[in-house]
Amino acid sequence: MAKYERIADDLRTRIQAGEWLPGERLPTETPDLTTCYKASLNTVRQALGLLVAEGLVDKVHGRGNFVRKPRKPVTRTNGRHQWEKDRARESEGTRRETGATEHDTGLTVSDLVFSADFREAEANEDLADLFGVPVGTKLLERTYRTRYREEDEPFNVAKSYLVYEVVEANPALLDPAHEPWPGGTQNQLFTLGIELDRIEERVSARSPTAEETEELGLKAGVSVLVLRKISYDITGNVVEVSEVTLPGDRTEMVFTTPLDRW
Amino acid sequence: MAKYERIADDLRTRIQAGEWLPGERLPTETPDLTTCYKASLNTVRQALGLLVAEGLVDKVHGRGNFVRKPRKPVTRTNGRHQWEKDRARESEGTRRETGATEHDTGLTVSDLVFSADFREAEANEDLADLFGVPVGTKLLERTYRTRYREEDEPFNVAKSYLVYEVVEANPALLDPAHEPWPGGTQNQLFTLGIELDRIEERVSARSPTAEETEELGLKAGVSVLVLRKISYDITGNVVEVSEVTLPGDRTEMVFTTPLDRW
DNA sequence: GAGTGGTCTAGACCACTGT
DNA sequence: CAGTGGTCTAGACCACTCC
Repeated sequence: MAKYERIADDLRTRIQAGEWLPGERLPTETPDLTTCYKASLNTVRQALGLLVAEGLVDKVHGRGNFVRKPRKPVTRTNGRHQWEKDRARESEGTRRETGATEHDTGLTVSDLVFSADFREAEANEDLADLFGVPVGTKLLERTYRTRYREEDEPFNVAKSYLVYEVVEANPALLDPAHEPWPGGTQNQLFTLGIELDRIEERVSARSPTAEETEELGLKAGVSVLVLRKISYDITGNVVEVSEVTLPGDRTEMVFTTPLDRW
Repeated sequence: MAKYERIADDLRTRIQAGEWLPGERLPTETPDLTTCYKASLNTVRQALGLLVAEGLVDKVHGRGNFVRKPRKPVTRTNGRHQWEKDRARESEGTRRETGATEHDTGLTVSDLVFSADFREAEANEDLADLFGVPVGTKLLERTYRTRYREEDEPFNVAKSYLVYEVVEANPALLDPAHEPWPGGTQNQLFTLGIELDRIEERVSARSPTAEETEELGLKAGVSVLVLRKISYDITGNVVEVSEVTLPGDRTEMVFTTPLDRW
């Protein structure tokens, strides 16, 4: 076993033993760790790199290496879709009480901070194909960020696409000031006379881009879950495409598949 | 921008321009790349590390750095569960034709290579809680590996847990020589008089452990999708718990949620 | 300005792969 | 055995944070 692996093992054991508590600073790379382990800086940094990849340590330039605080896990279920559909035709008062994220997480509206950003976009080949429209068709692109009130970074960045011509039938939907919209997207679609038949979610994982690393407050080596949600209306058309990026180390998605009885 | 980032950018551009084709070897770290970029070994290796994390380059000790061949993507849908349930009561001939993975991927049985490994295990706290049995209860632990015939490494490693006392009612189920079992787990459960009501799948992502890196043929920096599948029978009991590890960079999971009509 | 991590160098030796 | 990547060292200088 390489020296840097032994150093990492030792630090891991000591962290888990509570020698340094979450949020506390580890000994400095130079001179503390290099002398303590009789290793050169490169070797110490290689060891720390393993711990960062495992999510055990946060490196902060100019300040130090810190034992990572466990971040609140975030759950997302596919039960939210039926729940949101049932709610879409309720009164505004009922719809305003709570949203799908709160339904999933068991939190209340005031625990979460939400921001929305709207712009017009043109359909690329991929989106045009899904929506069944020509490339270049005007779309409404909506970007949503959600974070816990007491944390700095969002745990969720979502981009949602709708065909502009369809949405503009209800001008209120074009104004981000109306977000968060009580009842969510399914109520918004309801105001356009659209009923959803099914939702398809495609999930994969990868290393984050530099942008995502910054935006989600991720650390090097942490992966992101990428979820593409495609909503089909009852005529079989795609009416919304949504791309959600979630930090892999704190997100758990739950999908329940009911089975027909024999 | 750091020097190692500039080197990585240059190499990335040249790879994407086709200067080296998939499977070809890049110039050696020493002396080629160090002299070509007038950089030290550490810096060149830092640059290559980025490309490895992006899945663009494979490092092979003693042989060289290679442009990575695109691996076949693997799709997994939740439609497989109902499909498998429908099939569970078919004749053995029908069941033998094809399995759930083939159903998902559109491949035939001969495209895939499959191995199974059985052992007895004791329920830890986590599994005991799910199954509703005491900690230490004897379980059957089955490990499955699936790979494409033309590739070396599996794209899927699954551990499945069943309560031993339940399974031993059909001794054929205890013998790995009978794997792959025609009709899969749902047919195996059918032979025990068990019908499934629903399947819950929990998905998260993380960096692979050293073991997983080796077993799945992953490269440093590639993340894994971790899927825990929990099968409930029609009385509400958990009858199987399965933990599947999938390479994040080549797996796409598709979950379709049907919605009730208004 | 002091303290800390980030990048970089030049060179040594080890471990693995193929001939 | 030659070629290649993997690990490690000792030391330099830069960039960021906080006082």
